[in-house]
Amino acid sequence: MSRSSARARAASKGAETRETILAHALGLATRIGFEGLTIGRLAEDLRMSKSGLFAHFRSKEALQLDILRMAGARMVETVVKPALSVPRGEPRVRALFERWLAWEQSPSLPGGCPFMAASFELDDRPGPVRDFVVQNLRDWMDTLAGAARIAVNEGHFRADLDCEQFAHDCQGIGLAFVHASRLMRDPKARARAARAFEALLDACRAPGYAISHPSAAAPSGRRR
Amino acid sequence: MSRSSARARAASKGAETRETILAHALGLATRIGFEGLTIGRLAEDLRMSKSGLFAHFRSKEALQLDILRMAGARMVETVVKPALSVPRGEPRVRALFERWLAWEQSPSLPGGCPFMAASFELDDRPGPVRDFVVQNLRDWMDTLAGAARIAVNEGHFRADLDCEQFAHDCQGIGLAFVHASRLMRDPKARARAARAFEALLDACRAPGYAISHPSAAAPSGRRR
DNA sequence: GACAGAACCGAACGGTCGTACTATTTTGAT
DNA sequence: ATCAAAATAGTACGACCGTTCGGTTCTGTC
Repeated sequence: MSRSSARARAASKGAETRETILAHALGLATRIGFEGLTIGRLAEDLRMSKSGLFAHFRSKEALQLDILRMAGARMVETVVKPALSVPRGEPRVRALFERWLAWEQSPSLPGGCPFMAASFELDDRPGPVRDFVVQNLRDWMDTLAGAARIAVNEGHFRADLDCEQFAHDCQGIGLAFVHASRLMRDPKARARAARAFEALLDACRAPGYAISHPSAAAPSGRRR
Repeated sequence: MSRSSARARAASKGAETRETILAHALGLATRIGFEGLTIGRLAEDLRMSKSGLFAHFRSKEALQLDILRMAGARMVETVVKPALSVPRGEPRVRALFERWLAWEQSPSLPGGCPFMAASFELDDRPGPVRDFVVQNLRDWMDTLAGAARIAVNEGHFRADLDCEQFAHDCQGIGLAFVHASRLMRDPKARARAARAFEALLDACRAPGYAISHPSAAAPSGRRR
């Protein structure tokens, strides 16, 4: 009885600050990196003591894993799940891509998609953190490939399309977008990503399938 | 006279070990990152004292900049310059891409292209190191765009091609390659990059220009 | 309102970092 | 062989890191 009521009401203080910590840590980690993230800094930001904060996680690695777990859950919630309510086929593929772009630019992620940041930071550092990132990215690529597969079955995409290659190419567009916008600070980054994605779709589309989506900002001829 | 002869012979010990340090530091930095790179570790690897090594550079930031300067020079030497002796137009564009792939996988760069690694590590840390990386990558993109421009003038590529978009898309393919090979350890990473690049070229080629390059490992139909 | 357990704090630990200083050795022109 | 300059070593510093531990404060149940 006592246990259940304690569990029923929202997380009983402890897990509540835990959430607060993780939310702030997520934003911080995307900016200064997962290794660069420091418990002292985190505690200072949240006006807690280092030891008090540390007690919630028993190690820094556990903290990093928890941050990534939260990030993964949020990504599913804000990118994948909403896209599933969009009509099957090309529209859903398009929704996945566009929602990922929005996720990457979300204000709650000042450093962008945590998995993008982590993938280059951890690619040479084995361990459970790296493993988790890999698993999550694999899931994401599988989601993309699966959506493409559906688009094939719906007749939107070519029957001989290599769906995993499609997912790979999407990832490349996403990486190039992060590169252009965050490092190069290119104001055209978003337009570049959109153009690249449209070109990719053009190359994937089945011959008979005409486009009917309402986006198309500039139907005028190609730039330059 | 004394000065000139000292300058004439190969770097007089001091600058010699400096080169040794930088060469090792470059390999190390690509693996463990530019922030993760530590002077103590570097000195230990080279069996020097921390202070003796440190004296060559007056700060860690100067060391990082020197490493990147060396990397930039090497990249020009092994990627850009050789490609300039390849016939203008599509062949040269192709040479640039293929030589970049080889550079990224070079044994002397166990962590891959330093600029790729640095770009995600430093994208949120302002300062001269970041500036240098940005400048170098901008030069690289300009090189790619310039080669594409030439290909347009040679009639290999479409006249209305957006050459900067082409450079952007190339960068995306490169980033996806690093992502797939280093993080995901995908054995098909290289094939994926090659396929993506061929698809990009197909989309850029002028209508009248037929392909005559001798690569084409598998002219059989598309996979899957 | 007493009481157990959870949450939090403060101080300290061993360790590593970049850097500064002062010796000592090594180099290379004379 | 001499000797100034250059290269390297030794030692120490202050700062910060993740982590531990014992004590204090807060929460929630009976």
